[in-house]
Amino acid sequence: MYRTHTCGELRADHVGEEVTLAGWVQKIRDFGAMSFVDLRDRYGITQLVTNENTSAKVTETLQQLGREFVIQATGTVRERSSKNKNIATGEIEIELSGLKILSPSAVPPFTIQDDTDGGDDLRMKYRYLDLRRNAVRKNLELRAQVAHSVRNFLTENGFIETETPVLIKSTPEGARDFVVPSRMNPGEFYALPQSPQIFKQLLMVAGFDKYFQIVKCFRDEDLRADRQPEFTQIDCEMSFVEQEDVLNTFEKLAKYTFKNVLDVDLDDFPRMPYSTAMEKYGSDKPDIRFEMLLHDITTTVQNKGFSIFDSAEYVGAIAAKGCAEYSRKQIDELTNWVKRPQIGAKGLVYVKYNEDGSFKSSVDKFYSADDLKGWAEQLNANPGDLILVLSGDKAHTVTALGELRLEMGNRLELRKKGTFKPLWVIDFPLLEWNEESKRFFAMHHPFTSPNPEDIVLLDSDPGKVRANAYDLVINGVEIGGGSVRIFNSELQAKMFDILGFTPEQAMAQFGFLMNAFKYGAPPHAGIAFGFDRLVSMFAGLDSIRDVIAFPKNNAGRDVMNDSPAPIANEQLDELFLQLKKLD
RNA sequence: GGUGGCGUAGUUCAGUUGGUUAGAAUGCCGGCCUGUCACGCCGGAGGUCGCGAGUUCGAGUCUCGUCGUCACCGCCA
Repeated sequence: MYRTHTCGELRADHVGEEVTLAGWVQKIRDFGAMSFVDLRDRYGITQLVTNENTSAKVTETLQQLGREFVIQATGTVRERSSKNKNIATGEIEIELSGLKILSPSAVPPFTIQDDTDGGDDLRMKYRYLDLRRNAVRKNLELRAQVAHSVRNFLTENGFIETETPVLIKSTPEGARDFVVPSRMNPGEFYALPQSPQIFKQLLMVAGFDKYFQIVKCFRDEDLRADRQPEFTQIDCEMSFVEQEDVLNTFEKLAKYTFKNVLDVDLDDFPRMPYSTAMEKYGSDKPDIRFEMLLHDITTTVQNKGFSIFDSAEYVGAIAAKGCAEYSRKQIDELTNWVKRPQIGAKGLVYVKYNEDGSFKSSVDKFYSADDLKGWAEQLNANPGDLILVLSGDKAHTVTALGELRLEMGNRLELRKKGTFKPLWVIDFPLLEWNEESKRFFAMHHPFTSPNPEDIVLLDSDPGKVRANAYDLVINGVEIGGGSVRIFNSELQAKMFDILGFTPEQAMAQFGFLMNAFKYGAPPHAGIAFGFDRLVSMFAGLDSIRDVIAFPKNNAGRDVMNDSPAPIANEQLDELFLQLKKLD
């Protein structure tokens, strides 16, 4: 045994005990005749002390110590003469009788402390050092807690945790696949799963009834703060259920986990149709921590001689509480913000509803005070509020206004961390028209079942068909999503047809699933949660990198081990691969 | 594929209109110090201003390119 206790364990009632600790040197405070060493492990920090009574052997070893040396320290627990209330072990210290260097350390490139002096790049390069810091380690401990809680709940509720293969077949729909060449099958490739979708459906055919898995998924797409090329899903599927059953089950899971991990009680999750989310929030993942709803004022504002509004398909507005005082500079700033290419609005119209009840707007030339009062009434705006108006084609303007709403929410500090407002977004469209390739794509995936009421529209107006699909959204973040699946091979074949697959292509890609459906497929439905996003939300962080032990950077590189990297020609030969020159 | 921010000592940063020898804090090294816990005091070392080109009498500073990194748009069923 290297240690009798951890560095976070000893208290006043251990005084007098002979103990041995092991850990990293956090800090040495040398006073000549006496010295203090802060010894750290993941449980805490304990102070070691030497004085004139300490053996020469110990003091000589102590002279050699530096930050981050790994040492083993033996001594007697003693009450401190001056206590430190800031740390849990602050009542005691260890008077050293033995000291051994287990492993020396080079001077670390940044300090291992809560307020580190290391920048992001450096900390990523030395991630194993960054992980020694409380802040980062706590995120991973939280991650483990959430995983444990999810496993508990699902196992208690009869779900079977089942692993599915990682080397699978590439499918053309959806994200780009990571591919893996097969040495034993020259010229052929596996793909890494974007999700275990088909396998979990096959498990339903197999009668597994309730399945889950906390599983790595892989998508070869460009990254963001909340996207990694490999990420973790809580993947679930159930048989003999309808949408309502799935929503209820996983609402319980979410409530259980929030209660268990954060001691937060969540209210029942509201349900919101996709169409409402788009019209009222300008987003399919609305942040309902604050109101500031979008209002369609197209008919109100048209035919008053303002050609920009008159020619627009849609004119929408939000009312920002208490912002009528905004200066010219602040309004200009907002105007520039919405005109950035990322938002893409042409301009911004404002109406100040002043405290005295008067109006000042950028369109006073076209609209009377009565007109503007009408707008304010429609938006339920009060004196002191600032009305912001965007116009243009409906699809773009609604989302731009939704972005503006979030920006104003940020400025007014309405998006408080630690407040959690979940909701289910339901009734997604089944299909999405793609202009480029002139065909429909599945909005969720090709196995999503249409809403039975809309099946008649499949031939006449496929774009109008709603899906039995649902997303769990919390604080404007898409945390999970799923659908009721098609379990009838005829309907599945029809879906492939609408998606532009020939029966031969469908058979080649998904034949094993369609075949499986011939042998008694139960009605089934499922859902998958973005585990990294869920944990980062629990931690109050915006980036999922902080809850992943060894994440990749913006370009999908691991800067610690410098991967991806070229491979030797021998390896390429073995795989029958030849590299193409870059242009 | 695109837009923008950042890149100066080991680290975090400052650096004025383009002008003498590029600074601070912290870390590191040496010395002193018996109650510190952000210990204190004295001294020291440490720089390809990311890289390349251009403008200029003169570039850390301006321009272009490039590399790295971050955020976002496209993309991500």
